[in-house]
Amino acid sequence: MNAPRLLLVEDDPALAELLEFRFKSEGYAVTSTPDGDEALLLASEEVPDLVVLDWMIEGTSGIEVCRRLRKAKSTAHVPIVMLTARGAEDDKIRGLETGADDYITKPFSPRELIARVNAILRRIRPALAGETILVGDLSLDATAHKVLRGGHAVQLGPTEFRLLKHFMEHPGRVFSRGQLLDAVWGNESEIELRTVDVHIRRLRKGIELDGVADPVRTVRSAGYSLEAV
Amino acid sequence: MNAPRLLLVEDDPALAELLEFRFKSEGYAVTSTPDGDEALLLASEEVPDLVVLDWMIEGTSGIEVCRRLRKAKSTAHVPIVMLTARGAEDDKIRGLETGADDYITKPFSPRELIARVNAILRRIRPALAGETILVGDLSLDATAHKVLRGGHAVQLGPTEFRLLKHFMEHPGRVFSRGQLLDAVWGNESEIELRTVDVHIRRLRKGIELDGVADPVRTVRSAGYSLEAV
DNA sequence: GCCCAGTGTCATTGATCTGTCACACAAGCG
DNA sequence: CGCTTGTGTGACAGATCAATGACACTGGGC
Repeated sequence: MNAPRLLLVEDDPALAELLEFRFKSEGYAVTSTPDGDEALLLASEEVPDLVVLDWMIEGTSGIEVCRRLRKAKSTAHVPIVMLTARGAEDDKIRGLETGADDYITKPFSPRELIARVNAILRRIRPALAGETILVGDLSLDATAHKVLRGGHAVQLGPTEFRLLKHFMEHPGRVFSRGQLLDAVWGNESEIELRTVDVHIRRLRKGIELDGVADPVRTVRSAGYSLEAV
Repeated sequence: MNAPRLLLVEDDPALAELLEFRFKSEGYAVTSTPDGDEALLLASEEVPDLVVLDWMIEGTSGIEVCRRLRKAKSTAHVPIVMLTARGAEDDKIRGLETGADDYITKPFSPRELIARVNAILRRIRPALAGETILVGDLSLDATAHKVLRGGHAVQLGPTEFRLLKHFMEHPGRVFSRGQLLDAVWGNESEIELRTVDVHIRRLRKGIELDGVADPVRTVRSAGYSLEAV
């Protein structure tokens, strides 16, 4: 999964550097600029997933940048978090009404900013915020009911989907056939143990990829597990 | 256009009444309760569009209510704004990490709260703010009650319109027939599950376009989703 | 009244999924 | 090796599920 792209517009070099470092540690791909006009340019070149924008910056003012981002079609839906030294209520409201998604007043703690940015991205791109399970080159989105192997969508039947989901929720762990029946089929299922084998095979077939090893491991006389490659 | 439904959980009667009045003036349909347990009950009965939740309330604590709302499937995606008297950073972050979408510390101005709530709803359900939702080559204007596919106006019946609107508000997400009945028909509808199929077909027929793939995806044994192409 | 669009239900059809089996194959062990 | 035990695989029939067309019923507009 790609790291979320964050555009940071902050003209205080010390603060910019600090935030850039913290966000990079959080797994964001950060582009930083102190200048409003350059920010607009950068945003139009490669649309970021989220913009952190200081109110008082060089070049075009923060609120103007906000307005223009909203106006341009490609960036109209990019979430914006405004930073400001002012605490005046009117400014907050003006910022939010201009289209900012959140607003935070200096001095603030980087942790709070990061928590807010995470919260917004969780809303906007659920895939970025852990509603997608990642194991090796497999990605499973339970909400959208989609599975990717090495970036390509794969097609699974309902049972194979549940089976893979269960494996991905407990990567590396070995499950006996009985445990799998309980977890995937339901506790009262009176199904032949060997049926599990067949669905394991169907799952393997579904997620196979040329030249890449099969992530489903057979543990003789114990069961199966998904390799946390 | 339905008014956005807001659930207010606040145990200070004076503040609750003030906020209820202000939100109603803004066009919200407000349900208010001072009690955490009752809030959970109300939320499960009729899923609100947004929850405003005080941290310190009677019954179950605010953060616990937040966690339970996130846990329950039907309310997992409802935005939550937390109110609190505490200003401690840890609490803020804990709130945001528990799943709150925004966080505001008392004392706050009602205008700021309203601005924040509006900002969140604008992003979550653009249709509520009278904007146009775009998903793939589909465009839906809730105010004008118009739908375009690839730039051409298409004609939909009332139910198909609501169905499409719901899909476009949550692109890519898979909904079971039961969830669709709740969301599109209303919680108390005693309608045959299979009826959903028929309206899905009518919707597909309405938005079909020569040479372009059908954006409505059938997920066997799970439901339907709109492809977020 | 008559027409019409919209709606919910049903039976039918076609596709997909599922559990089981038989047999081939591999691994461990004396 | 030969035997035992456990696993992979292809085939298949029945079960399950979704798409579809038809139909009856409603309520509004004329």
